[in-house]
Amino acid sequence: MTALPSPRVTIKDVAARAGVSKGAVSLAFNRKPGLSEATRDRIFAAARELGWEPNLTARSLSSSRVDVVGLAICRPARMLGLEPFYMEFVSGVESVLTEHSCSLLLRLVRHVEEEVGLQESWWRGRRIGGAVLVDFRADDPRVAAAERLGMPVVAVGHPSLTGSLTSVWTDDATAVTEAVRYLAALGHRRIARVGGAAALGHTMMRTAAFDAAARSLGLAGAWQVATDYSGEAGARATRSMLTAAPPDRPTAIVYDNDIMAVAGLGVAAEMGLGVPGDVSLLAWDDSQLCRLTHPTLSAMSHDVHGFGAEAARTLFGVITGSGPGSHPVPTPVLTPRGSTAPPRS
Amino acid sequence: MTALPSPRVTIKDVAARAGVSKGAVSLAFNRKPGLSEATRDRIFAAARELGWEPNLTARSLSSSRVDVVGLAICRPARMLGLEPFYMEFVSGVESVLTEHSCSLLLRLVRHVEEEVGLQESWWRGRRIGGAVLVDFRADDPRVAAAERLGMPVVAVGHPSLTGSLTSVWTDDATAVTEAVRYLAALGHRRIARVGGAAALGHTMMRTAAFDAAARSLGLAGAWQVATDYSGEAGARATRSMLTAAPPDRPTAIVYDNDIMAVAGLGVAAEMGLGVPGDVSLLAWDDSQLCRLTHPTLSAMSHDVHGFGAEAARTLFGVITGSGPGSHPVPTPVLTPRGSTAPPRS
DNA sequence: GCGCTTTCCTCAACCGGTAAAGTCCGATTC
DNA sequence: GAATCGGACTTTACCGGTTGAGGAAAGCGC
Repeated sequence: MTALPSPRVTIKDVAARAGVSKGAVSLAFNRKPGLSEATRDRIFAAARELGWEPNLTARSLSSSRVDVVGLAICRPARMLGLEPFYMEFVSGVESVLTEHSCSLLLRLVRHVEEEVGLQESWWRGRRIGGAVLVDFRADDPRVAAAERLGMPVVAVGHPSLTGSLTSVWTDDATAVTEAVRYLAALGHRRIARVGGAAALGHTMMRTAAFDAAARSLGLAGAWQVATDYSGEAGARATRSMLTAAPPDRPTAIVYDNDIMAVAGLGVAAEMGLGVPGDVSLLAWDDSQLCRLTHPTLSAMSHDVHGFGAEAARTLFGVITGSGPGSHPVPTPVLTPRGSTAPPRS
Repeated sequence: MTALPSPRVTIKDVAARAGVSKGAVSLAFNRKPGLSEATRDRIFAAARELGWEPNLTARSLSSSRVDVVGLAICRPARMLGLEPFYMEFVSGVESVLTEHSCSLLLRLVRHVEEEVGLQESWWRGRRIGGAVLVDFRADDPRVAAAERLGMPVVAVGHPSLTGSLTSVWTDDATAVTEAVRYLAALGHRRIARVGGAAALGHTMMRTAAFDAAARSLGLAGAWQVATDYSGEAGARATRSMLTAAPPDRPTAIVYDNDIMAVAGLGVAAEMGLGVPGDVSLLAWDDSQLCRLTHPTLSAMSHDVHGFGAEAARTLFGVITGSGPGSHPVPTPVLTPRGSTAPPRS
């Protein structure tokens, strides 16, 4: 396609065609008062005839408001594709942005440091009007960076991690506790957990909550490991747990995402262990994947799409200076399916 | 966070601090000749001290070049999260964009019509400098739209679908043929296929290729159905295929993505059929998911990340007016794993 | 010492909008 | 009949860069 530089039509052309000034066209297109119905119509007609739409670059330069929101995701590409969480989250964010005719600038980064640099550069370069920050870790450098820049931001993470930033989060501690209580109520005494990335704040909170719940229920061995969230890591972790001799072997395993639970299911099958007969598995997030396996996977279920939407709504609140401020979204709830049952003996 | 409107530093401040004119600063930051080493250094030092980065909005307004690329994806949110393909593709696109300090504008849309409107609006509004178009269908309206707008575009799809647009594609027909030949070579005579969305061009091509391959091999019943790519649809399709009485029941099923193959695996287990003993399953795309199940899934495997990267590279070629033009990327190759074997009897 | 390049940098006109101040005019008000 | 007012636009000054046309100073050949 030869990109012939078609004589691009501008506001001036529209103004000329409608027989008015640029200013009038601007007023019309921003739905501001001060124009007669007739003129407004004439302007719109002229614009339609010329196929004109306001140049958003020029608009945001002069009005110094940017209708783009940034989101940087920091996980290896391999893992991302498999993590239903992100795409669903992104689609939730999108759904709200679209309502405000706002767009999402997406970037995959390798480290938090890279993300800090990117966000700063986006903001300094006036490319975004705000950002959604995800995957907080302890002492996350993005907290200070966002404050220093004065950039409107919504932090997806527990307030204990996100400092003064407006945040939106799920109550993971409560959810973990519910998961453990449920398995204990089924009769499990040896419950293990295959966690996510150790550096992430919500992993740390889940780990602590798991320990606390196990202790308070007097459970013998609360065995936890951290992974990188990948299916392979989940498989490895499961394999090492299930190769323990029966008295030590966990009879139930909680996973930090769906993929690892699916991998765990594969490992159990590979080892000839029945699910849920020999071992119960409990997934986390509850994407459609949990309903596709056999047995289907019980899961801690939450509305990830809605989570993303709520994050976006909150960000708009921050940008406009109104809005709800920090708040939790609904806690994941237990959705029992075919992979959890009382232990055999 | 109170977004106090920090007195934003501009090129003028930097110029003043370095004791030069705006123009000099511009030259320095665009690495253009005409400045002494010393002055250049002074300018960079001043910029660093003030924490200034050029306002990209202003830059793209005056230079009328936009370093943002658009990508609209048209699938229901539910499905997207589960489709490893997209995230991997996006991450491939990203990897190349990043090299060119370019960003990706992402949007999820519901219909092609919505996408046409969106792309047009993005382009007219000077928000993007080009776009990656995916999921072509027959007589896709985006072909005409892109031509009409003169928008630089790379079409991800077979040239028979993408008209005059520069395109990048995988040779699905050959891959399908290889899949069928492989299964036939194992001894399968009743091979079925669970396809993707019927409206999509590549689905149509795969369907035709599947028919042709089966015919040329003299296979009895080449049973194919179209789905919406969701795991649930894959499960339904598989269930209806496997409930056929043994002489009619397929002994091998080819899927159009990984998720449906996983779902198929679940259905087989649910029906008490062994994989690959009673039925062989062959997935498509080969995300990590295929190695997590038990048995592991044989798949038509390709480098989706690389596919995305190649699409992005080609788009840059179109934008700069140079570059390779339309070309295929490597054909998916068969990767046998645990889910395919000769039929039992 | 004079013209002629080169090198390095300034100036001012854009890019395509927005927004605040200004103009014009017919309708009220006193 | 002058003063006031509000509606409907127009003018004009930006927004923060880029860009091409100069211009001053230094270097060079003769």
